[in-house]
Amino acid sequence: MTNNDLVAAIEGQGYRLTAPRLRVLESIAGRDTNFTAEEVCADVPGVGRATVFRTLKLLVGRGLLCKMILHDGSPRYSSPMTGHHHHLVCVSCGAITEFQESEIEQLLSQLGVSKAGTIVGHRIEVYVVCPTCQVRYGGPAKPELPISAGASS
Amino acid sequence: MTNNDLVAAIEGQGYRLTAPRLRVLESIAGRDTNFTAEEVCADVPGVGRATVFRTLKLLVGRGLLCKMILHDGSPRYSSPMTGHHHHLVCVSCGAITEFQESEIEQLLSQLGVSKAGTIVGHRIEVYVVCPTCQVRYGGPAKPELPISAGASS
DNA sequence: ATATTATTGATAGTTAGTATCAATTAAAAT
DNA sequence: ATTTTAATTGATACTAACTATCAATAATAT
Repeated sequence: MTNNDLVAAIEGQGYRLTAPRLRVLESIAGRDTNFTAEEVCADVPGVGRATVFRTLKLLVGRGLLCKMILHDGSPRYSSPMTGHHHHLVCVSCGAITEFQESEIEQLLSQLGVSKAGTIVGHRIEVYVVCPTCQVRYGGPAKPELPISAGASS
Repeated sequence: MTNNDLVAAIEGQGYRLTAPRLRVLESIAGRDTNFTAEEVCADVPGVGRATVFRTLKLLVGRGLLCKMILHDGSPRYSSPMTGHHHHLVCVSCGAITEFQESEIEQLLSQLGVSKAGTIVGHRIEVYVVCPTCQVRYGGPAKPELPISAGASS
């Protein structure tokens, strides 16, 4: 997602391409790993915090930015490479791999029909120790209390 | 999940069954909808906030309590009815339906093997408008900007 | 009974935002 | 080009959901 892509997506959608927004777009364009809102704030001195958060929210709403939730519950943003997708997030280094899995979507829509009405959204994050980190720390990680254990979501 | 179940799960695990913990356990036992940490705090006057949060975290870690994230990003707790499961959360009334979907687990583990190392956890929430709310608001909800749209997770 | 260790609660701090609102600025209308 | 209109901004204050610190207390082991 380049700066131009972002600019193009804002323009002509009823949104004004203002200087502060442009600063934010420039800051996030070209970031390759996940990042926090604070990092963006620090990168655009002079632009108000509220504007940064508003712009991030705008981009997320437009599908131009992903907001995900790490294993520990903290939020991160990342620029999407592909269309609708989910994330594999390395809990060690934070590296993100995107994946599509149409089968999951199909399973979910079956669920909605059979059980609980109309699906309006979903959230899927998969937490991993990536191959690089496995090597670094000697062998595969042994999860002690994985989110998938017990009864948690 | 009754109070006794919770007590039993704490006892004999190296954890002390103290009076403040018991107050928290009593407060969450028997709750039928999802709830916030603040609601528990309000329900156990005299018990410190930190202790409430610590106890909730302890229970989540032990798999005795679910912590999930609503469509808008805010956290909620719920007492699990079943073992490992995921949630269908009504974005209108907050009602929670649990579901198991072993196929999803299988798909995810295939993913891990093929792409990104060892899966240490995952988070899956499905947001719905439940049948009751569909009736209440006249027909199925039309999502304007569903989380599943665009590129968000 | 004493020692050890876990636990508590008060307090302060953190993170990730949102609400308010007067001032500004962009875009549209004239 | 100027005015009007409406979106946007940023300062400030506020909120939610926690976490860190640490002296005091309580539970368990010896």
